[in-house]
Amino acid sequence: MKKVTIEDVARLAGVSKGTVSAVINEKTTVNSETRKAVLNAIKELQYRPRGSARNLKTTTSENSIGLLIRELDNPFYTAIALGVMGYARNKGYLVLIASSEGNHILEENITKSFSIKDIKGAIIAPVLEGTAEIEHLFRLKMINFPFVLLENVKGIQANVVSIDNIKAMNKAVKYLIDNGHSRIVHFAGPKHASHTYERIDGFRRAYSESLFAFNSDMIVPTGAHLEDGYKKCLEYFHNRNREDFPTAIVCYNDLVALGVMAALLEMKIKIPEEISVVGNDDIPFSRHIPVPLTTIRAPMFELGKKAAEILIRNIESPQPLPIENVVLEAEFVVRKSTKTLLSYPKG
Amino acid sequence: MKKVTIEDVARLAGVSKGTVSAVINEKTTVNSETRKAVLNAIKELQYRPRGSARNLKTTTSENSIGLLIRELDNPFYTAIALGVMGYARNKGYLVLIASSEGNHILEENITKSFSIKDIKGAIIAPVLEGTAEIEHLFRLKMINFPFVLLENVKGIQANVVSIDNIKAMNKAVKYLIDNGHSRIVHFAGPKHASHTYERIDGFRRAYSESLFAFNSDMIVPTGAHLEDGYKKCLEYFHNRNREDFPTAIVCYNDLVALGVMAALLEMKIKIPEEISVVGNDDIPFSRHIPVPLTTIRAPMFELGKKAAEILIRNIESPQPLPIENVVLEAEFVVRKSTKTLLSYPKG
DNA sequence: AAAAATTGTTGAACCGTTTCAATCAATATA
DNA sequence: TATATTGATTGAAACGGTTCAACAATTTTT
Repeated sequence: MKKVTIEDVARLAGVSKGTVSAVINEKTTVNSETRKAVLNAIKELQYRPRGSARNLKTTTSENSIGLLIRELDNPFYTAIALGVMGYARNKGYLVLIASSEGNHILEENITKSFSIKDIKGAIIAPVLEGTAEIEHLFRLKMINFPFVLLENVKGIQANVVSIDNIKAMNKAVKYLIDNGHSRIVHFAGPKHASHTYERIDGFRRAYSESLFAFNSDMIVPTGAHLEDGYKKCLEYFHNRNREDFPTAIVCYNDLVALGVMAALLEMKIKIPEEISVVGNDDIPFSRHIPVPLTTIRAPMFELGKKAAEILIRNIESPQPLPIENVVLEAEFVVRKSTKTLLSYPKG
Repeated sequence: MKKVTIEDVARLAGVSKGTVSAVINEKTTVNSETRKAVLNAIKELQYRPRGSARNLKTTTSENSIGLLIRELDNPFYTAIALGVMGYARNKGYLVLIASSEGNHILEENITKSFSIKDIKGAIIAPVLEGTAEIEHLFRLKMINFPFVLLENVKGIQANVVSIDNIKAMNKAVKYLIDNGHSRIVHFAGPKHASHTYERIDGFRRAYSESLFAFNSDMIVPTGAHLEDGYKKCLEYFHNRNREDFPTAIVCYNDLVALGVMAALLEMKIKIPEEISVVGNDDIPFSRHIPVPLTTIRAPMFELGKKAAEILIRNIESPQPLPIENVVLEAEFVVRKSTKTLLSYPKG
C-alpha cells in the first residue's frame, strides 16, 4: 500500500499540485468546480498531507513548546503546567504536555520526540533513576535545543528553576521542634526524585540544628500519592503502642498528607490533638478539608511561569544566553492540622 | 540574521552535508577528529536541525497522538488522559496533551497544531460555545485527520466516546426521590459543556418520572471547580431559612461537591444528617474524606482507553472505518454523604 | 607487490509540500 | 477590433535534511 501524495490527488483530480495545495489551504482563488473535484479525490484516496513537508517550506510554523512532567494526576505538576501555559500563551506559544509517569525510557522517547517535532524548546521535570542516565539531555544540548529543568540534575550544565526544598522542610520541622514536638517522622517521597532527598535533607538538618538526635527510623519511605500515604500510615500504626506514636508526621506532599489524614481518621486518631500532620506543596484541596492542612506552600504557578520565561527567552535569543539557576522560596502555612505542645507557645 | 542550515555547518567544518548528518545522528562511522570539528561548528553557529526536514525523508517518524482536554487541573480529564496514555503506550504511541482551558480560539489553534505536526490523530474534548463553531473539526475531516470526540457535537459526523450522563444523573436523583428526598437542588456545571446539559436533563427526567413537579429553581448554575461549589454554596444558603433548605444537593461533579461540603461544614450544616450531598465522576479523593462522598462513578479511565483504541484503529486502517459512537455507563456509588429520609428505606 | 578489506567521506538524488512568476482563457474596456 | 483586466491554473524551484552507492585513502592479507 503506497503512500498517497499530493501528486496522486492532483492526477486523479486532473489538476496540478499547486491547485490541490490551494484547495487544502483554503485559498479563495480556486474555482468551485475544481475545488469539488479535488476534495473528492482527497476523500477517494484518503489523502492526508504530511506536516513535515509542509513545515519544511512554510516558515510560519506556529510556535510551541513542550512540557515534560512526571505525573499527570499530581496537582503539583498540573499547577506548574498552568503557570507555563499562562505565560506561554501570552507570548504566542502553545504548550504540549507529556508525562513520563516516572519512567525513564519514556522520558527519553518524549524528549526525543520534542526535539524532532516542530517544537521550539522544552521544560523538563526529569526522572532520576540511577546516576548517569542523562544522555538524552546531552543530546538536546548537542543540537542546541533550548530547555529548562525543573530539578537539579548532577552532571549537566543547564537552566534550572527549582524550589528550595531543603530550606522549606527545615523551616517546617524547626517549627514543630520549637513547639515541643519530640517525635517527628517524615513520610518520604519516591526514589529517583531530587525533591525526596532534598526534603529528607531539610528534615535532617532541622534535627542537627536542634537539641534532639536524628535517627534514620524517622524517615519512612512512602511515595507521592494519596494511596501511598494512606497505606503506609495504616501499616505504620499497625501494632504500634500508643506511647510509641509520633507527635507529628511531616509528609512528602499534600497528597500523602491527605492519605495519612484519611488513615488516621479511620483509626480514630485525632488530628491535631493526638498527632499533628504537615503537608508539602499546598494543593487547592488542602485548605478545604475539615481540618485544613498545615503545609509548605510551593510556588508552583510561579515556578512554571519562570521556567517558561527563561525558555522562551532562550528560544528567541539569537546568541546563546548564560545559564540560569533560579531557586524559589516556599512558604510555611500554618493551618489546623498541627498544634503546639507547649503551654506557652513560642513567638 | 539568516537561518543556519546543515550546509553552513558543513562549510565551516570543511566537510560535506552527509558527514554532518552522520554526526548528528550519532553514526559510528565518523572519525573522531572530524566529529569534533563538526560539533564545534554546530556550537559555533548555534545550529539546530529542523525536524520537518528530517521527518520528510525519514519514514520512521515515531508515532504520537494528540489529546486535547478542557481543563488540566480537573481530575476528570487527567484520569481520561491516563487511560489514553496506558493504551497508547502499549501500541507504541506517545501522547501529547494540550488543554484549551475552555477557550474556543485556543482549541482551534491546538487542533490545527496537531494536524500540522507529525501527529497521527487526536482525541478531543471540545468546547461548545455558540452553536456552529466547528469549522476546525471540519478542517480535520477534510484532510482525513483521524480523531475521536469525547462529547457529542451537533452537526458533525465523527467518532464519539461518551458517558451516559442523562441516565446516570437520572439514576442518582431517582434514588434520592425514592428515599424520601422532596427538595433536591442541582448545582449545575459550566455553560458550553454538553455534560452540563445532559446532567440537567437527567435531573429533570427523574422528576418528570416521579410524583413531584420539576421547578427551574432547582437548577443552580455553578461551575466545574471546587471553588465554584464552595462560593455558590455559601451564597445559596446565605439568608435562607432553615425550613427552606433543600434535603439534598446533587452536584455537577465531585470537585463542586467537595466545595459544597467545605461550605456546609463551615456553616455547621451536617452532612448527611441535615443535607445529603451527591457528586459526579468519583475522583480518587472522594472516598478518602471524612464523610466519603456518594457519587456517580464515571468510567474515566475506560473512556480514555476506548477513545485511544478507536483512534489508533483508525490511524492504522488503510481504508476509512465506519464511524463509532460508544456510550459508557456510569455507576451510582452510595457512600456516606447521603441518607434516606424514610423510616423503612426502599429495597 | 598485488589484492582485498576496512575506514571515512562525498555528493547527488530524494522526501512531499508551498510558492509564485508565467501562462491561458474569458471578459471588460477603449 | 485591439487592449486591458480579471480569474484560474500551471510547473518548476525551493525548503533542509537523510540516504547510500561510489570513491579515496589506509591498512591488512595473500
